[in-house]
Amino acid sequence: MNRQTIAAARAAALRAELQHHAHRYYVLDAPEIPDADYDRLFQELQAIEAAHPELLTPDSPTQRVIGAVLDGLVPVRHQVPMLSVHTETDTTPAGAEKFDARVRKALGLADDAPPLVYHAELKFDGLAINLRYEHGELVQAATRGDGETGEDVTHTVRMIATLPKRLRGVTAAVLEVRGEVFMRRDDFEALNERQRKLIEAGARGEKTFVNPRNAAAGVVRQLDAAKAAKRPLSFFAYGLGEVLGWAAPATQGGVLAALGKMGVPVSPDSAVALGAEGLVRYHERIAARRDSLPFDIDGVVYKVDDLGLQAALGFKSREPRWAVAHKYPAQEQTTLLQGIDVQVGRTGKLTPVAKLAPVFVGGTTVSNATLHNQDEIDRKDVRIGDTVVVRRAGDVIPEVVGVVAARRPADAQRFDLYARLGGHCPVCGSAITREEGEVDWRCSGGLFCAAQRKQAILHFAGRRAMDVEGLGDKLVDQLVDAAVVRTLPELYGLDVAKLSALDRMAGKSAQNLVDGLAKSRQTTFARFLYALGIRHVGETTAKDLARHFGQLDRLIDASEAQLLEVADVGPIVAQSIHTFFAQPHNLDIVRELRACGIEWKEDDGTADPTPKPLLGLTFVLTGSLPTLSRDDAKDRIEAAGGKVSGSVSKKTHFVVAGAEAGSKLDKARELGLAVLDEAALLAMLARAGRA
DNA sequence: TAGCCTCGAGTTCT
DNA sequence: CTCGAGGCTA
Repeated sequence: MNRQTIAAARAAALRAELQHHAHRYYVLDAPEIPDADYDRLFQELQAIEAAHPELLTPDSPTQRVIGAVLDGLVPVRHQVPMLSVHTETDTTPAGAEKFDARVRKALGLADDAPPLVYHAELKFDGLAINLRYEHGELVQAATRGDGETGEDVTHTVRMIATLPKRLRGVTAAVLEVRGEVFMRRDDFEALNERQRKLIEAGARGEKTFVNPRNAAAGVVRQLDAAKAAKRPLSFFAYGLGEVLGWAAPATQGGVLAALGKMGVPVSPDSAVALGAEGLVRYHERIAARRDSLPFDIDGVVYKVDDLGLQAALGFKSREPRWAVAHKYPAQEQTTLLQGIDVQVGRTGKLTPVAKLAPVFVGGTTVSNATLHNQDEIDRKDVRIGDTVVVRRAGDVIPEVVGVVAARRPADAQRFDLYARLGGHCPVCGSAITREEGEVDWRCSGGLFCAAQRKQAILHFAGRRAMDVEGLGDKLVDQLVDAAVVRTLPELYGLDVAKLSALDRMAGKSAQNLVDGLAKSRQTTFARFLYALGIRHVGETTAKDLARHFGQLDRLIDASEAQLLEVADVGPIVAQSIHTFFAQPHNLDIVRELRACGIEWKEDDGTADPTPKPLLGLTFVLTGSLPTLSRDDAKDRIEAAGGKVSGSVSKKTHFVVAGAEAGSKLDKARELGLAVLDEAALLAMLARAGRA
């Protein structure tokens, strides 16, 4: 077969596959593959057609604006066609520079001409809608369809609460507003939750949605307006269609501002950008905030701001020369699940971890993803050999979203954690157990288990615990595997001679560790308590206990009833602490550690109480502060008597926000809380210090 | 007793 | 960051 025949065969296969997926996606709202995969197939076909123009067919998916008209909805012919914007798939800043260069060249601008003014907007992941207002009255809403003809969806779009049925102060004969209907992520989650309950209750014909966009498309095309009313959609305008009897402003920014004044929802995240540099900055700024936005976007859109220049630039085939969509890297990808490993945590918890064929998603290569527990595996019906969808969204940690059912091989293996392990811990061979009503299996080996011992040592040495510098996970692996360290006190028996017997432990790093251990001996009661790793005793509880009892021996001797007197300590935590100190080997470890020279200032009740000016105030930190580290800020607030909490609630008094603050800042604004920057926090601490 | 709030624990990659 | 669960409060 020659190259030409191979290309022809591949192009035909791609067309068939793309048509199938387009039908699933646009008509049935039930895609089988993630968008990124579709895009990849689409681009491959485009590339073949570019290299072999003779293979181009008029019915190729690359030649059409896709969007079939559904039965049951009435077709609407657009007075002004709804065109799509060219997509720049280069996700780097260079994508913005290329667009700027194209525009400048098309306008015949010299290299030293001043930068162009652009309007930069978010590219919402929803569906485009045309709203027709006549004499200020909403008379019709239509989907884009193929760009020439869409579907009449007035009945569902009218249900969008934020959308005005009547424009404020407008009498124009015709004013068509174009924008994107989408669903917020929280609305989407709530909707799917309700759908799941309906399905569980046995409702027929109900289904959950794959993503917010498909949910939005499903709701807009819903024939039953009453049903649509219960499924909250959002809308932001991005432009105009037919206009009769209204003198539109001269710029894109001006048009959107005018629409906003009429009561049409307009995104607050649009901005004027100056030249390629401004576009790049906008792209980066939005990229940093992408995960914390309350809705999905798949990129940003750049438009030449001046409508006169837009007209001068005109169109190239069916796409405007004056606008481009600049995408971000896909947050979802498919990959092969090659196997499932089981990890043992500090508390003995057995966690199944998916071993994935490495895949580039959301900016990094992912090869592991937690599956949490057996319930999760069963719920998602994940099997070894499956092709799975992997996502990095909302946070940094990859997760397996679900299985691509159509690609399951016949020999895909179900995974049962208990059966796979044969009932024994994979590290130490002890029996594994599961408490009544609990989801997690645990290794019963305790500190006999090397995995738990390693984790216990790492926890002990951690920054927030004893803060032993120079002791990382690789070194702990070696120390435990070589049986050099079996218990926590043995750490303090290490010297340069013992360490130099280990691999890659030349004089310098050995000395570092010995120094680190020496330094860690001087600590605080709370740190020591936290370092012991008692179940249910984290950093905060350790501090509460240290403050309440003052001295270790008083804590050791405390009865469960006395422990319950501590704020935030209930029966479960009290029992856990009491049990810990009732075990002779735990008492031995504590005694030996103290014998190694670990010490702290115990509170004998005579010390002067330091002033606590921030007493009773709760702070939440978000983003990165210019000079203080998170820990520094936390320490200083606590030293002044304040509390630092991890999540924003009505009880929060101040949110301290730094660069790239995330969802916590949004939440703070929502609740109308006081937001401080670092300078304001420092000023407050300084005032407090003098008071 | 329900619902809110917080804490603890586990997690990925550079 | 998110989940689950412990503790507190209306």
